[in-house]
Amino acid sequence: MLTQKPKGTNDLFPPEVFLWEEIERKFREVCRRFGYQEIRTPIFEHTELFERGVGETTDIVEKEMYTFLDKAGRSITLRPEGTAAVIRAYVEAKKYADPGPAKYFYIGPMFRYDKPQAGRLRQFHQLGVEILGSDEPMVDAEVILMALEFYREIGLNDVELRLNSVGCPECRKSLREKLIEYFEERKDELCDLCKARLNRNPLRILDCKNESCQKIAQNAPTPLSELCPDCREHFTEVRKYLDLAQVKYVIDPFLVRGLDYYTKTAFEFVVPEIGAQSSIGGGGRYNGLIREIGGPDQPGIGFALGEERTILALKRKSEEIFVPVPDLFVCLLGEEAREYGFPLINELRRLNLWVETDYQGKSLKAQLKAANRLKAKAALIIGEEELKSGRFILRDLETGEQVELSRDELIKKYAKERGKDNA
RNA sequence: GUGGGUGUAGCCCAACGGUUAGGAGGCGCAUGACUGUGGAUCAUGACAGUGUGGGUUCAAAUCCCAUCACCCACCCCA
Repeated sequence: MLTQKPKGTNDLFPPEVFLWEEIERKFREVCRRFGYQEIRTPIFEHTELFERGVGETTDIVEKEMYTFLDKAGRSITLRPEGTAAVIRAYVEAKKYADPGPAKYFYIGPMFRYDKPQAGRLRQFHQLGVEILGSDEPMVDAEVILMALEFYREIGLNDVELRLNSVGCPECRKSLREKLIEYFEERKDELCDLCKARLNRNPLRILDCKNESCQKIAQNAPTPLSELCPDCREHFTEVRKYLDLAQVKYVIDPFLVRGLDYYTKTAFEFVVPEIGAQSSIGGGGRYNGLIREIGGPDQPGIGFALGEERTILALKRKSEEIFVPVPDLFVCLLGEEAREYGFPLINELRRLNLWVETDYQGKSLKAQLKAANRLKAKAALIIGEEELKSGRFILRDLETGEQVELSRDELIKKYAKERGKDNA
């Protein structure tokens, strides 16, 4: 137990972690271009926030939350998703009073007590954005476009976009009635789970994987078929903007997202070849949520992308990860050389070089071997002879060529190279 | 929550009831051939007692049970 990580969690080592850094860097970059700024909220919140924000009847709230009492007896929950907390922060700080809309992004761990499998962990990571205060269809399209731009940026060009509209409370009310009516007539053919869902959340029957249920659902009324004029208009506009940007998508009338708060636009990004958990990201509009959480009646929309799943999708194509290498390995031979080299190494590092050295007093051969293992670009040799003459050997480890130079020449050489890099 | 599979050196993988409580490989690691010059080659060496706990047996990585973890699927979702 002592040396075993909790179920469903992961340790991340190099070089794997370089891939994560790269993905997060690119995500930040795309966010910058679209004008989204980072928000950091706590990793835990009061349990009620998620109960309210995510929805009492969702699987997340019903069985997947990491909830505990703190020492003062408050019920605390590790965040299972990002949106509720962002909105809580937005409302708490009264940011809704600022000229809008507000555009935030976040990166971080989420927690759900679920049974782990391919692409599903108890602690997983999401890259998300939220834009609060606009109901413009252009915003919906832009948010979707932004996610696709990110995927494109990291080299995922074959992500499928699935699109749907789940309507507003008004069209949902009439949909709900029609659904219940429709399924009630065919209740016998539904699976047990769906029988239970019938009155509580008939919408979810639509994307039940059970064969019999799917067959019945084929002809059931869908959110799409029951949209009110306003929602229908909104959806048409969203599609118009996506078409204008030449975004390809598949309309999926059965796409119902798991969180209760979605209204109108709902979407998902899918890569089938990564296992059963093929949805690598998703999002949608949540026009009632800000008010639900105690803020003004403002609309919002956002998405969350699964970082682990994105990486799975990426690895389908290539396993290779870019590994950074040291600029220089300094071989130190003997105590005198170490005393001379220690400050020199620091000086080189100030030039923004990655400089490695040997800490154990190994033989030159062993030090060069270490340098080679790290794939260092060059090795600098400092030994008795060099200290005497003041000329050090700089060996290019790729070509095997080596030159002798003084300390000043060495510093100048690297200062110049760095200068070129920055230009 | 339900179901299936897996668990042997740092990593990958053999052995699937028995000759010395055991072993051949590959990668990696260390040392040397090359007494201050890496990557190739060769030699030598180190590192596990088979996830954990029980049981069956004269004898168990090998069979049985339990437990833990991982993988995969259902459910659901990122």
